[in-house]
Amino acid sequence: MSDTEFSTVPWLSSDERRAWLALYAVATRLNPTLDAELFKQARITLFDYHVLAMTSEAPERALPMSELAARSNASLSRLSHVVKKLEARGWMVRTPSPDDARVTTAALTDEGMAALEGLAPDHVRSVRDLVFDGLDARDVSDLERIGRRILGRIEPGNSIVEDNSP
Amino acid sequence: MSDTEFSTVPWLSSDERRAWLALYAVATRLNPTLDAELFKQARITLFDYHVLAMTSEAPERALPMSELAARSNASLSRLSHVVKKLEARGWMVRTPSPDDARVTTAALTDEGMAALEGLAPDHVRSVRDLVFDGLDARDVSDLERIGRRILGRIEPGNSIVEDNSP
DNA sequence: CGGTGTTCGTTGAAGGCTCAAGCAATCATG
DNA sequence: CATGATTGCTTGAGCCTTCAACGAACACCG
Repeated sequence: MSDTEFSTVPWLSSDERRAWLALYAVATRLNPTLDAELFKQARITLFDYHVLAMTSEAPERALPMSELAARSNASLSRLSHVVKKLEARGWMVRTPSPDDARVTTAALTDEGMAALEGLAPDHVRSVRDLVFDGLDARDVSDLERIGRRILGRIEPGNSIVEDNSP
Repeated sequence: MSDTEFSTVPWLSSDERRAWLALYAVATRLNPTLDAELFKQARITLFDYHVLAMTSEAPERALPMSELAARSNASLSRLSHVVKKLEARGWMVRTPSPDDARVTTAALTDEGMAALEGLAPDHVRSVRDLVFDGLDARDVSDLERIGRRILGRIEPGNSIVEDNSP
């Protein structure tokens, strides 16, 4: 592969290529690795966990499906399937919103909250093991900066990109 | 969530938490986004593409399945299914190795190489759009450094972690 | 040799995810 | 109000991935 422009294609430079291979590897391996840990523990997916976590942090532990989808980095379709599963498990409930009959509010049950609290310590430990134990303070701030920049290009207007809350 | 230790759980600090949310979002959205582009173009997956690309860069355009799996960030099982599919499409061939009868060598066909060359420009452009157009030179080197550090924890002993070739 | 364990790769079933389609409620317009 | 467009969400079909089980070839060792 060339280091410079190649015919009409703006090819990747060697620096970019190395960075891309590293990013692709992380993007491909990180979630499945965390997935496997959670699945062994509780037959739950990393995505499931994240849905529960996002819901738990919302006021009333409830959110409209659309909002929850945005916070969970998921399509509405994917979320719908997953919440149905979590509802069958007794961890969430869906109720039609009184304000707008199109809106479904997804809420965490007490059982769901308890399950999340039971899972959290080990999950946080996994995240620490896989990510933060290898990084110093500068890495962490660089990671946030770069992550947000990439996110801004993947999905312009995503809340996480602008959000600066602690 | 607390900023400090919480009972026996080493919780994430607020800096770490923001970095984690950004990383998780990227890890969750990047591949599917690139996936969708490639799928529209050629009914092919990002993973398929990467398998073809890794093979194309090997001497003789051929690699043992195990080695290809490592370079593709995949389980042998996943690779096996995918190569079977690519073989059905005429883009790859599998042949038993003469040296070791356990080993299967996966090779790119001429059609596969041609397909890859046809796909590459648009794919590289997508990667550039989503990732590198938002980053400056410092970001790129930071990204590589951090990516490798995380990879080193996900899979100790991975070649990409130590590799320093251009 | 013969046994034991390891490596390489494949397979089928189970479940996850995406896409396209669809329905119902609401909004916007005239 | 009608009518058409948009929003919010759900569903089912089909592909992809994982997991567990397996078989075959090699390596080690007494």
